[in-house]
Amino acid sequence: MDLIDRKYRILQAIIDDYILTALPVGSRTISRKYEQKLSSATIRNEMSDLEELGYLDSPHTSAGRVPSNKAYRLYVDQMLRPMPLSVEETAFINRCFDRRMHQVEDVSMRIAKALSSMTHYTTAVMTRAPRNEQVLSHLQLVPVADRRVLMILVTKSGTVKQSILDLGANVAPDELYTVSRILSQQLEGLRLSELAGELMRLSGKNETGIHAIVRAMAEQTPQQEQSDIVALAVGGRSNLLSFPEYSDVDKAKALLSVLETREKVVSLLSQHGEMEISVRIGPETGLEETKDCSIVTASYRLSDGRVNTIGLIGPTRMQYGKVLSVLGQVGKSLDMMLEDQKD
Amino acid sequence: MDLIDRKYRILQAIIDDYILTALPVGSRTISRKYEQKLSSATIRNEMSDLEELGYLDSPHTSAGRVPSNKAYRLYVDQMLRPMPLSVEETAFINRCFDRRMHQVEDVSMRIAKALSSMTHYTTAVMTRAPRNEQVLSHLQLVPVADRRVLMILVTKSGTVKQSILDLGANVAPDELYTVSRILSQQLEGLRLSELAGELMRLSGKNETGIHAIVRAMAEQTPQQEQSDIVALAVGGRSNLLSFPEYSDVDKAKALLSVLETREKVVSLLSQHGEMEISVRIGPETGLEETKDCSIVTASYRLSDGRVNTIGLIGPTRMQYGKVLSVLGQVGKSLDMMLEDQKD
DNA sequence: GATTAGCACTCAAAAGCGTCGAGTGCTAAC
DNA sequence: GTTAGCACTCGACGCTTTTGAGTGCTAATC
Repeated sequence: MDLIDRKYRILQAIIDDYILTALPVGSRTISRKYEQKLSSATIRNEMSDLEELGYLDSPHTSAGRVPSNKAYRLYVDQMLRPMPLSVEETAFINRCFDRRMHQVEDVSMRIAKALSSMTHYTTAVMTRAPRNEQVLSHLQLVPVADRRVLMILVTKSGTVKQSILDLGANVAPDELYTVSRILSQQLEGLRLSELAGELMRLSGKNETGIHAIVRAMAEQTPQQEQSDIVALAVGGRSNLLSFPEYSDVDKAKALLSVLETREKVVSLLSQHGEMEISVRIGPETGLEETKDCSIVTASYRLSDGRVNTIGLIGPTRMQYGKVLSVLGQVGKSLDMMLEDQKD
Repeated sequence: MDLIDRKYRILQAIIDDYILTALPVGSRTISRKYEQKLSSATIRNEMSDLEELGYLDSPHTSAGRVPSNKAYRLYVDQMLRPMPLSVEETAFINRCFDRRMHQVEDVSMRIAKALSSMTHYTTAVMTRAPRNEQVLSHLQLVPVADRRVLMILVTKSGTVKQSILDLGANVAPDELYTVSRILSQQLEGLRLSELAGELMRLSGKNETGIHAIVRAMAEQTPQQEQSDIVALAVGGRSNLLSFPEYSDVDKAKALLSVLETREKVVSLLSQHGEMEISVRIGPETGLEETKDCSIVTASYRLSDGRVNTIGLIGPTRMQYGKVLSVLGQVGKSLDMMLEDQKD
């Protein structure tokens, strides 16, 4: 399994070159560009061995050779040189994760766009709140417009769900507050899935006053167990089309379709140990449609207990060095932000 | 300008056929499939006339002919036969706009996905609140987690903005309510853009108690005029790649890039008279990148004053009949929903 | 006078074909 | 163990030919 030094170097050179050019690489190329002391014939012999060992494939007899998934695996696990980011890149990442992170709106989307514009890969960002913490912490009714009220449910983990209620009549803000406070105390600690039933029970059959409010709330409360996924965004889809491996429209379409299917994106981002960066190559991605792709995911625990998973997807011929550096920096940047908040 | 009946029919046949097949249509095709009484030679003469009148283009001497933008314009304005939807389709649309519409979450996304799966075009959905109504109506602080508080700003038009504040210390819910009420009264009617300054002024230099809260609020309040766009979602991007006009990856990429640029999507959806369905063909779309596309947009005023704009985008060779029927049904469906709410 | 049949002409796309060159594998010499 | 040399493979490229759908024009027909 352990390759002697020269084979190892040659394999690395082949992978590097292929990642760069997407063209099958031949013995002559390696001899000229990477191992000038060796003739192409020697390289040829080594390559032949590497093919036998399962690290290289040949598309056909007289094209060059192409790294196998096994080769990428080795490359990622052992050959990767850390590729330092430029000052601008580091600064750019830091800027993404500054205080604006506080704006609840569409942080995911902004991160996704930023990372895909940096790496030229497609990025998916998912924020999830641990399912067992989907328990009500606080409830609030806020007047929005004529007769209408915004119901806000805050869970222990800090997730916020909102719905608009139509009360059928105007209710004074002060009364809304009273109702909010009473119900908040009464319902705190319940799982969101139990909420609707409990509200229904409280409202009884009485159709007037506070009962009407409670009934309206019950109707708009999610019945089933809510998904623990709070936000999901994909950015930089069009980047895919720049890769020669997707010059075939059908392949591009298949992959784009995956990225439009919520469950599939979630599944791609999910198989992943927490707090770590994981690289999955080809079939390891777990979906038939992405068997020629690699996915690098990174998970970060946020201060409020939610977990953010960022995934970069591209052809197996991926610039792993760059991608890992970027995600590493994202981690550092987030840590810094969390530190700041402790003051 | 008014074409005699036969020319008119022939033109219609050509457009119908081209929309269906995407292939330049020749005289023989028309003679066989649509006007069996006439020989191909006669059709040829008519087509020659139509070309001179600017309704047809010939890609080159011996391909068939292709409708011009002028022809599509005529088609949309005068030739369109209403294409009734199937019962399933109608039901499907109605289901999209039922009570779930109340859930604030990602209605736009759901509509976008539903419509693009129905029509096989790409769909963009935008919800906007009139800018001049971006005025504070109500403000509320809600405890979320340790030391953290969710600040909710509700505008007169019913838009909700939220940010997380870090207060640096725990504050009792009751106190939060008191602060909310006082500030609500004091700040009501201010434009959102003026809010940060006013809060800053109120907090003064005092760093303790209520002042600390107000200061934290000032820091997280949007400084600039907020965009009036509340939500924007795009669905069904991969549908584009099914059209032969995008079998060229570069063209597909260009269009996909447009759909990833927020401002461009907004601009595509914006040039539009309210409460109506508008069809824009080719250059009428207003962007260089979409000069070979058509966009059908429809705007609906929601009960809370917000305006929802739905746009379907595809090649100029678009199934206008189907698309218009679908959007028409969406309008009816929404109206029904609004009626319901009056009860 | 409108319609049609017939024919010459056009042109893109497909098919066929030789050439080129990057690549391999093998063998024999160093 | 390394390399030079050589025969062989095969896709890519460029060229020509063929094919066929389509046009435009003219002369005959209704």
